[in-house]
Amino acid sequence: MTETQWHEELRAKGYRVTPQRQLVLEAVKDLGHGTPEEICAKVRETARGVNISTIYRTLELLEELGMVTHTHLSHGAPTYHLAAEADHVHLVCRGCGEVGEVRPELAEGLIRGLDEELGFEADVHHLTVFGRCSSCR
Amino acid sequence: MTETQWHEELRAKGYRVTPQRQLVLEAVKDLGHGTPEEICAKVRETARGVNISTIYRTLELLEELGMVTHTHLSHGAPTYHLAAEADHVHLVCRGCGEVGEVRPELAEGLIRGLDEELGFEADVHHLTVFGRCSSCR
DNA sequence: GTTATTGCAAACCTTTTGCATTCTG
DNA sequence: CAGAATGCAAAAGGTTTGCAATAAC
Repeated sequence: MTETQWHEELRAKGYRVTPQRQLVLEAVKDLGHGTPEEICAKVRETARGVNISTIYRTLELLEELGMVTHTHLSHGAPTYHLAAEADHVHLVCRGCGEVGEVRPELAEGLIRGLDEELGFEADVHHLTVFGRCSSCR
Repeated sequence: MTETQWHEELRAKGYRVTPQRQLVLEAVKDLGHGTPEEICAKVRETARGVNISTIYRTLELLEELGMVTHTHLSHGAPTYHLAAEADHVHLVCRGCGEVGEVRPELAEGLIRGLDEELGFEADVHHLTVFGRCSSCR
């Protein structure tokens, strides 16, 4: 999605293009993965005054527009990332806390099984697997 | 694990067997799935005075002992369940919020793939798949 | 009797909300 | 200019902590 495209999509739905919204999207893009707090910090590198509540409201909006998604990689805070780059499965090591990614094909069997057996349409983008990485087991 | 067994395990580690601890474990068992708040409510059906902080401390202890585990099924509160009965994959429907379970064999391909390709030892007990159930898609 | 555990209250952290002000279209 | 979006402050969850009183062993 180009910059112009999502500006138009915002306007088409009666939303407005603001510097804050552009900065939040930029921050998510740059960080790859980020909690609201981390995204806020990143945004503030460029624009000092931005409030954390704006970050929350913007993430909610971007998620509604389908531009970002989130998963729960750890105990507290959700982690946001670009929906376009979400085509992977998250791995979280309970030993070192390291977060990794793998190609989604590995989950194909699970996805197909859920669909065939239960008619459940699984969302790979939100799939997070907890366990222990090779160095920690 | 029998009742006597875990009482002995508690004592062996210098912990004490208290009515509150027994009630929390009972509540988790009865509820199947439960947030700390729900578990607290269940416990209070039997013993009125039990404090929420005791629930949190007890869940932490039971988790350390390997008797319960938790996952994040939704935004806010974590969900606890018996580790012994955790042999299933959680399903969460983003349409109706319904929480389901399926046999873990469906995830076998994924588990094996992660192991063979990355040496990552996945924990099926914490696997939660988000998506849409048959009635909501 | 010793000391782990509890209840209570207050602190803490993250997220949400109400409202006056500011800025986009 | 109309009204959407922001910043601010306060409220609202959910969770943790310090401490005196209580209860397990």
